[in-house]
Amino acid sequence: MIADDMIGVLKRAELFKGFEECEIEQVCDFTIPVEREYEKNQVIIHQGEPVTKIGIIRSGTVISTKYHFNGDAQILRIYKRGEVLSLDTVNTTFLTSPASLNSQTDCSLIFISYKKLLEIGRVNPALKERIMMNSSEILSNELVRLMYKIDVLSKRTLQDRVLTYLSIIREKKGKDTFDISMNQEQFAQYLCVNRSVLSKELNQMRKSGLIDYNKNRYTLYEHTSTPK
Amino acid sequence: MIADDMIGVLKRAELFKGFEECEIEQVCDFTIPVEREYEKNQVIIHQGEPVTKIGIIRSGTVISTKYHFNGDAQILRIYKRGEVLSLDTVNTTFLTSPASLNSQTDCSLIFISYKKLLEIGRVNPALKERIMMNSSEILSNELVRLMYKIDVLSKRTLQDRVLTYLSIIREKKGKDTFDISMNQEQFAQYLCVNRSVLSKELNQMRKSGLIDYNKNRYTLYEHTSTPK
DNA sequence: GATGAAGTGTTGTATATACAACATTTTATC
DNA sequence: GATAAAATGTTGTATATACAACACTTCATC
Repeated sequence: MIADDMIGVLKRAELFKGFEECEIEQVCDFTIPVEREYEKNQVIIHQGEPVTKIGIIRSGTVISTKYHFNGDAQILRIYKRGEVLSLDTVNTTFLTSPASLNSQTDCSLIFISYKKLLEIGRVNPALKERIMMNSSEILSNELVRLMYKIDVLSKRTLQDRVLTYLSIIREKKGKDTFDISMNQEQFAQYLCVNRSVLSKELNQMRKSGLIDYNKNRYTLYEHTSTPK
Repeated sequence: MIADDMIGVLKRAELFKGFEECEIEQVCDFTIPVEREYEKNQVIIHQGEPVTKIGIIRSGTVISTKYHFNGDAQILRIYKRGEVLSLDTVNTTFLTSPASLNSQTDCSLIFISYKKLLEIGRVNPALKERIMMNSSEILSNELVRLMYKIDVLSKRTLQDRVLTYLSIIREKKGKDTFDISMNQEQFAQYLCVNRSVLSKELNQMRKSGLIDYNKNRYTLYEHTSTPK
């Protein structure tokens, strides 16, 4: 028994882009997705945990964090509604999550066995093909995202890291003022620097007129990100 | 007219993993791959250049470098025989190469139009499906690779970066002594640090017995990389 | 609106890295 | 095996970051 509303949610998910309702229904009937609710700040998947299901975000946001043996933590990215969790993991040969997934807000997730999902090819090969195409696109975009992150981390000064990151987000949002959905501590983790140093640097950059910010809202003045 | 030898090369390529010779032939007949030779240190694809074909390495090695507007360069990875170039790029919506690809040695590449390759589904849907599956696996492994790189770059001290990198390679190679196929200058670029600082650090690490090295061959003593 | 908790700003010291400039070693080529 | 070119090692100075410790501000909750 699949809730009607689940069909609607999945229809809007990137993995099922271009799917008709009846096709989503077919997928649901075949894979029997499971829904699960999480409160804020709960662990959804532990780093290193074996993963067999993909997760689709129905509501809320999920934060992906990688912990290091020295105790440091590093924020990889923040997933939003409609996005797919663990798609990279289930495609690798290791099948263990390289990072922890935590609920950043209360959230509701839909889990689907990836193995089962692919078996839909037996019933309807065309559906499987389209899922694979969407999947490739998602993975490729994920690759681009990671390359952006590497772009940020490859900068040798903190100011360069901040400017690179902000200009990437500005480009994505299409506005000079935007919300980065991280507080300063998380921002520091994302940039892989000490929090207090980031605080100082941000203030300096504000004083010198490069940026402005208030809580999680930033404004970037001028500065072009992309090379070439 | 497809050279027999090309079939053999493609059969061993990761994108066509599990394909029979006759299936490769079918792919070749349909897509008409083009072969091209490069001398050492030639540009294969410029950063920012639109890309429509994937490349498969028949022989030689290709180095992927990202150039920044400030003049810095960063080595992303080194591709070897049988690996696929630009698979990530052709799957994104931008279709422009995020990095430059240069021949590190004399090399020979086989180019295939990605659009054409996918159209093989019209003729033989099963082939397309298997290509898509292999493609997803390659992209996912690429994601893991980039995460490793982020792991390295997220370290705050150079020694940690070096140890993290070396232990990843050691794990991959399964030996304590291995060739990293980069000289010191390239290694510094990969780690995103100043070359002379790397030289000093490597010497120090050798003196303190953490590592040993000679040219591009490194030995890593002890040290575990993975957390958890 | 008091209270505590979370987030942000500030300071100081120790350490690490960038960068430039040059010395030395290794490698390739004739 | 002489020569130039490439790669690696070394030094010194300026600057940036890490880390700890604490002050201040904002926010949520009662």
